[in-house]
Amino acid sequence: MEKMPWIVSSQDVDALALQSYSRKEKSLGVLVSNFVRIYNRDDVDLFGIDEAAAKLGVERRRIYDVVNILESIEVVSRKGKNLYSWNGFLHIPRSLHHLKEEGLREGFGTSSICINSQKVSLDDESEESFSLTPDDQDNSSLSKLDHKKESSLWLLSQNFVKMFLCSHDDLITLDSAAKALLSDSQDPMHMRTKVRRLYDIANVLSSMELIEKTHIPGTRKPAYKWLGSKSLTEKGSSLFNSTTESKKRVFGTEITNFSTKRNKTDCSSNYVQNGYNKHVEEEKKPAAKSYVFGPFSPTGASKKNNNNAGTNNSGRLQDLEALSSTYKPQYCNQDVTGLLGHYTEAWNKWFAELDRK
DNA sequence: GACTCCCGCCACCGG
DNA sequence: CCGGTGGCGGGAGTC
Repeated sequence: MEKMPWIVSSQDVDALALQSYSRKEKSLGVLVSNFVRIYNRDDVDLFGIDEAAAKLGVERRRIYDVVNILESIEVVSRKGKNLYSWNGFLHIPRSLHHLKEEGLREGFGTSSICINSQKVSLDDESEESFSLTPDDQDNSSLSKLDHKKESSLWLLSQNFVKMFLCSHDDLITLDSAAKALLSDSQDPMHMRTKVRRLYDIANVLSSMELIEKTHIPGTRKPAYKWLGSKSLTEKGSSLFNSTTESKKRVFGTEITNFSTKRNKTDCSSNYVQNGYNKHVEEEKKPAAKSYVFGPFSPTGASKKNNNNAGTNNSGRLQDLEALSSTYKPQYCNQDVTGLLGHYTEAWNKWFAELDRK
C-alpha cells in the first residue's frame, strides 16, 4: 500500500536513496545475519520474541520464521512462551550429527534425491529432547496436528538439512527437495508452497553459511551446495579480505522498519516500546550505525547503496553493536575470528567427545 | 516470464 | 475469550 518511494518531493532525493525499497534488505537472510550479530555474544542467553523483533526492527512474525529455522539446528531453543535461549554455534555440530544419523535411519541417504526424484520416506522425526507421545506410532491418519507438524518450518528445515547430510549428491535444487520432502502428492499447489518455504530456509541456512547457492553445472538451474561446518573454518580466510567498506551495509531504513505489532494500522514510527529492556539511550557511536556483514553476508551481501550512512533512527541496536567491539577499523575481522574460533572449538570438542565413546 | 520470497491474514493452540 | 504462534499462499520484486 504505502510503499511507493517515488512519491516524494524533489528534495528528498537524499532520503530517497535510503528508502529505495529493496526487497533483499528485508530478506530472512539479512535478518538472520543481524540476528546473529546481535545475539551471538557471551552475555546473551535468553531472549524474547518481542525484544528480538524490536531490536531487529521487524515484525514478530518474521522472528518466528527465523527462530523456527534456527531451532532446527539448535542455534536457539525454545524455553517457553515468548522465551528462547540463544545457543549460538555451539550446538550446531552436535545437531548436525543427530540430523545425519536420524536422516540415515529414515532413509534420506538413498540415491540421488538431487536432480529429481521422489524418494525419501519421511513421515516424521524423532527429535530427542522432547519426547512426544509414544502412542502415535504409525497411525496413518495424519490428522491436523500431524499435518501441521509435518509442514512446520522446523521439520522442513531439518529434513532439508538431512538431505544434504545423507545424500551423496552435493547439489540439491529446491524443487527436487520439495518433491522429495513432499513424499507424495504432486499437487502443484503444495509444491509451490513447499518451495516457498524452502526458499525461506535456504536463505537462512545460506546466511549461516551452512549451504551456498550455486547452480547445476550445465544449466542455469539454481541449486544449493552443502558447506557444512568445515566451510566456515576454511573459508575463514576469504572473509578476511579487507574491503570492509563493501561489506558494510546500511539498514537505516529497514532496520527500524515500523510497527512491531502485527496490525499494520499504526505505522507510526514510535514503536519505542516495551520489550526492549536495558539501555535504550540513543546512539553515541554514529559509525556503528551500519550493519556489517561479518561472516554472515547474506547471499547478496555486496550492496551498492552504502551511501546513506548515518541518519536518524536505528539507534536501538547500535549500542549493542557498539559494545560488540571497541570499534576498530577491522573489528569485522575480529568478529570473524571470534566466531570461527568459537565454532571450531565447538566442533573439535564435539569430535573429541565422540572419540571418547 | 520465470524465479524469489516478503507480507500479513487468519487458523490454531494453550492458558 | 485472548494473546501467542506460525502455516500458507497472494502477489510484488528480481533476474
